[in-house]
Amino acid sequence: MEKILYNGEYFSPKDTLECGQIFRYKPSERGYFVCAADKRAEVYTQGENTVIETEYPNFFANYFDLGRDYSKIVKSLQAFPEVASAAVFGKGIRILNQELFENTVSFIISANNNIKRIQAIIERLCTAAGEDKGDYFAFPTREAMLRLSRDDFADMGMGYRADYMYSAVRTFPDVEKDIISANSGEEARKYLMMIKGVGEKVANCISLFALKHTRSYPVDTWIFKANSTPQLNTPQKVQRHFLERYGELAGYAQQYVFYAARKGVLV
DNA sequence: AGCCAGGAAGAAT
DNA sequence: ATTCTTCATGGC
Repeated sequence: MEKILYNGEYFSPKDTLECGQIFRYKPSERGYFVCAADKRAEVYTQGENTVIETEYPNFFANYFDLGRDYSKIVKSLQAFPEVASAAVFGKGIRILNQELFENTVSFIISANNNIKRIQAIIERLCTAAGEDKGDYFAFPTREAMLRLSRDDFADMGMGYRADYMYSAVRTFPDVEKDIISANSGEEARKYLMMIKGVGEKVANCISLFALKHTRSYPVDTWIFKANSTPQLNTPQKVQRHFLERYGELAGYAQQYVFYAARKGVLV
């Protein structure tokens, strides 16, 4: 088991894992266990350092986006009064580099759902179809999920999303190349939304979390409540307005606002 | 009992 | 291109 040490205040395991971008984590004695793809790490705070313990240091260094300077991002967002305090509050967030298929499946489940139940459904999915790694289960491959029926998905608690999932697993390869090779978030979203169960909001999540198009701004109920005004009275108007306003910083801004709103530290 | 949760699909307009 | 309705499930 190897250890990665990351120094400074711009990486908090709590902020990074509890800001809603990832569902496969659980508390450990020292911090958290995080599962991604078929790998696992333990992450915890030790003095001024954040420690990542894992058999896969290269994978998780990239996964936790360690090469990026988040102090610059938080500083740049101070120019926008409406997110300034949220960015400081969530300065320990790092936007994870998630795998495309896993992230797509996870956020199809997330639609019109609550985080606790999303986590439980994904856990049941991994247990049912993921490779048994001893201490945990890998996220299922697409091939493994092809062997599951609509009823299997429904039995995991997916509800009406079971039909979306059954279709999504089958059509995913038809658009995968176009999604990956798209050179803008907007273009990627166009192809993502050809997958059943992926609409505007989920496509924005995937383009941000799995494709690193930071010119994304997912508008869910929390963001809409925080951002809507008499002028910005639909999710689409909110999205357009803040994409234009924040540009390449939009995805980061959205995560700070979402996290602050959910933690109850916004007006 | 009714409303909400990181919304989307399908139909109607 | 917008607006309306319906869709499982569980917590509160």
